[in-house]
Amino acid sequence: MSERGETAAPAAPLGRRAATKARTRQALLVAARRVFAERGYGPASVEEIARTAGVSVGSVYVHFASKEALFTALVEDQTSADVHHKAALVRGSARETFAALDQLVSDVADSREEALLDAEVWLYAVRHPEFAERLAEHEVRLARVATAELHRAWEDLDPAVRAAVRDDEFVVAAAALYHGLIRLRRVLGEDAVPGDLYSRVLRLLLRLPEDDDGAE
Amino acid sequence: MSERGETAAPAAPLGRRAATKARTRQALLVAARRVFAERGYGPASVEEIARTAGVSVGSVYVHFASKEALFTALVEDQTSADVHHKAALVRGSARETFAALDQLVSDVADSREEALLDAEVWLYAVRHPEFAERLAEHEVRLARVATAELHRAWEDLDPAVRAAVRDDEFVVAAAALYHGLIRLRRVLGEDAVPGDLYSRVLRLLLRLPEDDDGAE
DNA sequence: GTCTATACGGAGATAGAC
DNA sequence: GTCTATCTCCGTATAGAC
Repeated sequence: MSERGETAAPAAPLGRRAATKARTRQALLVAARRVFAERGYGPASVEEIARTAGVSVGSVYVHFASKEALFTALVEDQTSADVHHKAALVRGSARETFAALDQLVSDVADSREEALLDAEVWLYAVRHPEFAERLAEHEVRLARVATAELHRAWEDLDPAVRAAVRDDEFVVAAAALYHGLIRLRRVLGEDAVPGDLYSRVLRLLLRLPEDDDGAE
Repeated sequence: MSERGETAAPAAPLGRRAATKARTRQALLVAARRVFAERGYGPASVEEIARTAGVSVGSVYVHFASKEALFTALVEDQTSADVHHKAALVRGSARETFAALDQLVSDVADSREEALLDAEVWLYAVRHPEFAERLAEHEVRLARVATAELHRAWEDLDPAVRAAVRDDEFVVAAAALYHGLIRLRRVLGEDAVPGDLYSRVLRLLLRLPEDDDGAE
């Protein structure tokens, strides 16, 4: 997570200096997120990131060895936060989970920054195999959480479902649908890709009854 | 399709000059495809495209007004070919269609160039609204073909399916799944995203029987 | 129409003052 | 640690010869 080990140390007595440094680093990560998303990894300039963060170019290179290191550090931050965030979504009841997933699709698709950065990260991964492994690990981690959660209800599902796909395959399909809906919603708009389509398709796939909302 | 109207004229008497020009143009489009996919739109250099096509930088600007014009011309070519190609896939029997779709997912995902360019086009569209409209039109055209094809069997489907999603919504979901599976297959590999997963999930969604392959 | 040479701007990264 | 100034390279696009 940290460029050097020391940054991770919280420490009360270290005080002001370290705090300022940490704040600059954080500001750079936030700015980098904005600029990398908006311009793309290649065209994004370190100068614009520095300007957005309110620091000089020189400062950037004190915190990060290169533009590339800044990008990977940013992704590292994102992914670790992401896994916690998404894991929390599926912990509730089925109804809550589906509602949360619908919300997630809409939120990500409707946020330029999220949607763009997501695609940039994928492209970077495909072009940098060593980085791709880390992204794959992240996807696998997410899939494991989802599979474990799904497994709680797996035995109660319609046998026809279990005959057609394994639980881990279902999770892959659900993840694919998630990414694809976000992609299409950005191009086609919210009318063509309504906010509840994800849950409706998932329910249809799992052969679960519709959610009447009136009940509970 | 053409930079100027004249390029479109086939004409026998025009002969050699026009043919050479057309060949150069075509070579540039092929090279552009390779380079834009591999480097990304921003970092791709006109010099590398020219070198790959075996011509000089100056020649590029005779055929295309700018790097941007080259990119959009390329996409225009791709998309018009794409709609014909995909429309042909769904014209056969259900079994043939599903097999063709599985093949398509595998082919696109396993081709760096296809998968990368696809993502680049999407990113370019999100960053250039006027271009996004054209991409949206393309997606809509594809969706219309698919919806028309689906409609032939729609009335025979399980009522539970028709109650959960409209036909056009199903097409959107199928398209989303298509894009998502390609994306995940490139990161997770063919073991995690098997080549027949697409058809199996589509069949499960439509509540169609599995394909026994032995029958006919 | 194709080439070579070049104008012009902008990028990543570093040096050295404070 | 942060800044300003700069080195150095590479990009798009154009000019002008053939």
